[in-house]
Amino acid sequence: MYRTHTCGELRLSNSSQEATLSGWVQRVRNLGAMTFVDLRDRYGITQLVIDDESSEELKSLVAKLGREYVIQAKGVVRERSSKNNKIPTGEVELEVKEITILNESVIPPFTIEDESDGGDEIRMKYRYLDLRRNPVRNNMILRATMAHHIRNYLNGKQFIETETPVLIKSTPEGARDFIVPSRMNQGEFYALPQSPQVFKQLLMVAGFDRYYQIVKCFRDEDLRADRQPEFTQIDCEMSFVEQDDILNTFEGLTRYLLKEMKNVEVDEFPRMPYSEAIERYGSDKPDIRFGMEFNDISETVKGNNFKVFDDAEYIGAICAEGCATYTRKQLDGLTNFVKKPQIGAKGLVYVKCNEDGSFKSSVDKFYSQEDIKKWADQCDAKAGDLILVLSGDKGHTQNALCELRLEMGNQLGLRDKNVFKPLWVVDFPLLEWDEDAKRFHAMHHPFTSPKAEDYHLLETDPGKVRANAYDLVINGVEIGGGSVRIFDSELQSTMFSLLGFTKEQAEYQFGFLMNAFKYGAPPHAGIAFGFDRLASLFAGLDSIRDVIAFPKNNSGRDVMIDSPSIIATEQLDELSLKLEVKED
RNA sequence: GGUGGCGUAGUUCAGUUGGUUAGAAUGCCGGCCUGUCACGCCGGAGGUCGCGAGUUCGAGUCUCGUCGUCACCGCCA
Repeated sequence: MYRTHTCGELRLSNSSQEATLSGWVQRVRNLGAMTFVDLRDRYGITQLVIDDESSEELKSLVAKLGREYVIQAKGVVRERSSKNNKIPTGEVELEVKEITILNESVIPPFTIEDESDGGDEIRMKYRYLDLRRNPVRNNMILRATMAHHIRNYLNGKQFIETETPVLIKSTPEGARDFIVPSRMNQGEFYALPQSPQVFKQLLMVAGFDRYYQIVKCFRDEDLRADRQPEFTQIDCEMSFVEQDDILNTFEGLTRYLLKEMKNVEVDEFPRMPYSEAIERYGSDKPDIRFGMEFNDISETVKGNNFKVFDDAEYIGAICAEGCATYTRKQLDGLTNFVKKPQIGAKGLVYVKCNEDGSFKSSVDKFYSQEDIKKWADQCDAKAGDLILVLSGDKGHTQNALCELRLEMGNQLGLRDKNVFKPLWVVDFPLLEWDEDAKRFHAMHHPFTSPKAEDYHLLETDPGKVRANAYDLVINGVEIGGGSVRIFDSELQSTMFSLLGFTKEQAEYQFGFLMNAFKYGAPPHAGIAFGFDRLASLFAGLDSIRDVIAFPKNNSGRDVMIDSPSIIATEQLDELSLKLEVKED
């Protein structure tokens, strides 16, 4: 028997009991005549003592111990003469009679402690060592606990957890597919699923009624802190439901998770049309932990011979409470922020609302105090506030103002990680114009149903058609999204033609689905949550890498196993593949 | 595909206008130490300054390229 107890288990009540522990050597403190060893496992740390009366054999064994050696220690639990109230086992120690070195360890490249000395790069390379550290392991435990609660909730609502294939068919819409060559079908390829979309709809045709799956999805696109090439979705679909049924069910799940995981209770989630989210926050995933909403002051500010504003399609202002005291340096900082190429504003106009009721702006040459008073009134600005104004074409300016608003939220500490403000963004556009391809593509996916009241626009003004599509947004993070599906093969054909598919292409790509719809498809709708994003949000982290046991880096590489890698010529031959690696 | 940050001891970092022998902390090794728990004290080892070119009397420092890594833009139905 390797152990009778874990390293987090022994207490004063175990005093004078014999115990055997196994674990990793965290640290050895040699005081000369006596030596303390901190023994660590997943559950905690227990102090071992080897004192002067111990056998020479034991003492020489202890002298050999190094960090991360795996050992087994047998002895008797006793009360410490000087206690450590920082750890749960701090009142006792194990008086060691016998030690067995189960495995030696070379010196680890960084310290295995809560506050490690190692940087990201080296910890990723030795991820198995990093995972020994409490903060990292706790993130994995949080993830596992979350999965448990999700299953618990959905199982309780009669959802059937169903696995769907990982080797599927490549489709032209959406992200790039990861491709897998087929040996048995030479010259043909599988694709890894970007999501189990069509399968879950087929499960609805199959009458499963309620399906879910916590499932890996794959997208071959460039990565970010919140994007990995393989990621996990909570994927769901329901039959005989309308949009509200989905929203209510998954608002329930989200609320249940917030309660179980964070002990947070939140109000009913607001439901905001997409167009309103853009007008008020310049984003389809607004962070509503704080206000600072947009004010369209275009009509108020035009006509004063200030060319920048007079020529602008849109002039938007936000009001930063209490920031009238911002220094020249801080304002220059904000100007530089919005002028960064990624944000792309030409400049920034500010108005300081002074305590004495006067205004100081960067455009005083063009506007009187009375003019600016109107801006302030429109922005609900009080004395002491700072109004920030961006102008230009509507889309870019809203986007830049959104970034500025978030930056101000950060600077003012308004984005507290312990506050959770979810909302539903609804009524997304059905289609999005693709300037490069000169055609529409589906904003959500090609199976999303248009709103019935917008059907008449399908032929005349497709860009204006709204969809029965919705996103769950928490704290400015897109947690998930879904839609009410098309379940009529006629309407589905119309959609495909709007998206520029010929009948033949549609048949080749999605014939199986349209065929299935001929056999009595029920009305259905679904949603998918980004499991990694939700976990990182609950863990208070900015990167989903921290809630993935073995993540990939920015370039899609696993630096631990060093993948991807080249393969043997024999393997290529077997697949009838020939490489032609592009130069430059 | 693009923009920017970073790359110096095992690790995390400092390194002045470009100027002698590149430092600190921590880790590691050795010695001392009977109540430590970030033990303490004394001593020691440890460097292709990512790589390659260039400028210069002289480059860790400046320039260009390249590789790695991170963040972002494009991209991600």
